[in-house]
Amino acid sequence: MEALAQVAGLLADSTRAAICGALLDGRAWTARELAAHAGVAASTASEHLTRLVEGGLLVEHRQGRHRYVALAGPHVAELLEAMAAFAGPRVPPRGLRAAAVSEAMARGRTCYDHLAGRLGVALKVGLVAAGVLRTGTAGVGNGDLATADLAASDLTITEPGMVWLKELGFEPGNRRLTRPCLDWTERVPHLAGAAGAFLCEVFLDRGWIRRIGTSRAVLLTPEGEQAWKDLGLT
Amino acid sequence: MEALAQVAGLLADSTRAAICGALLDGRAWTARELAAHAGVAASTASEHLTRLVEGGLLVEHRQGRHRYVALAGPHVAELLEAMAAFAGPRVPPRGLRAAAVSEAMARGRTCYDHLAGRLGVALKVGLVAAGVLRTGTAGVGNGDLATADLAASDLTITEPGMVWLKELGFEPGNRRLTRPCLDWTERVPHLAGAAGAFLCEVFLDRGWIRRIGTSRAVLLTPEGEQAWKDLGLT
DNA sequence: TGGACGGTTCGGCGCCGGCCGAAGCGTCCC
DNA sequence: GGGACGCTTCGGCCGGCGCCGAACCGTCCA
Repeated sequence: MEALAQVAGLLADSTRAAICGALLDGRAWTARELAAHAGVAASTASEHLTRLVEGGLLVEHRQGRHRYVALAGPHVAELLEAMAAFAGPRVPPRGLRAAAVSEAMARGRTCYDHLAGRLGVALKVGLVAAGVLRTGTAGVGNGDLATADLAASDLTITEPGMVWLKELGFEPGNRRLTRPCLDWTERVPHLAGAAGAFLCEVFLDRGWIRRIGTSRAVLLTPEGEQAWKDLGLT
Repeated sequence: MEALAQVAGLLADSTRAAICGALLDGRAWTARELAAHAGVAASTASEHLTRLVEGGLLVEHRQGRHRYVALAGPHVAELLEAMAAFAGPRVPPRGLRAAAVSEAMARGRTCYDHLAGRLGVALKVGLVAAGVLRTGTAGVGNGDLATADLAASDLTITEPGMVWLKELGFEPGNRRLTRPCLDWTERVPHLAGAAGAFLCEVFLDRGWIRRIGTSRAVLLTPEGEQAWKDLGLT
């Protein structure tokens, strides 16, 4: 448990947590960007980054006078998601600008390497309806749909679904295919794992979604809406 | 991310982490027991317990002059497991007595409400072989069995498997049926979730396993070995 | 009605860790 | 070469937190 306390200690500081939260977009940030984002001096951020890298949460990549850092991998993102989900639903932010940003994030965003927000949830629901995914709460349940939906977090890919994915260019690797990721804003699981990352990549590569500015928020483009229909999603 | 830092802060202290680790056996402990286990004064433990309860990690149950505390639920156990698994494999303990305890734990133990250790892994493997469980890394893979096995962490219950479980008395509820839980000692996923908890209960109720002293370590009884065969496991 | 016992509250101590600014180092670009 | 820039190192400050023992409160038992 000593080791657990150590990694928890890395995340126990609000500045370091803010840094990790920013990196959840899956991209590499420079030390200065993160310092500004967290609202601390560059020297302070530098020390935090060193600790996070030494702790194995982040990897760094030095390029000229820049120090880029990123999450060390999907396992770190999963850990952060698990903790954030546990920390529970947050109160909605106040203020016009904050609300606008929050609304864009709630509509659709990237969550490390896959899609989240209402867009992410819609994608999962569409894939289930199209028979690509199957949610695995096989039990008869007790009729309580609200809680049953929350618990319905076993996602598996059907055989036709795998064919569909491979036609899009998907190649299964060692990484776990599907993983439910509890959505912060929607409180509903959406699709993560190798398949989720692949679909997010496809959507970005083909211009079906576009990042809003440099934030994690994304927007479904008109081409994306068309493709959505072409793929047989609702 | 502020909330994440807060819950991380609860686990960032080695004494509190030790307390949570002890409670991972799924039972309720008194404040005094936990103080002794963590090696701190009763007053110190009392304050820690208050903080953990207020933070939602623990629930308490006052009975006479005793204060029993336990993990607030499976979701807390899952969080702890995720963090412990992330923290990585530990060096083997030194010393005869420590090694003996460690060996018993590695052989078989409870992990909150399900079975872990070699026994837990054997159970999972047996269930897969018997067709009750299916591991879902559906891809053709790349032939790398070692890593493929680690990634093969999608566990689903087959239709015949569900019939088999129901014959044992299993009733599906809202809780997620299966969940892979990365084993600390074996570094291989085993069966958690509602089905894992149910099987652990069955094994304990029917005397197929027995706790060693008051620790989390468990032993397969002769009746258990017989039942193991009767159930068609290997 | 005592005494033993589990738990809690409170003061006080000491340390650890986060923060900053200043100074220094390496890189890039004019 | 010189200046701008990104980053790091180093002191020093300060607050917070974990720890303990002593005193206290309730419960249980003889």
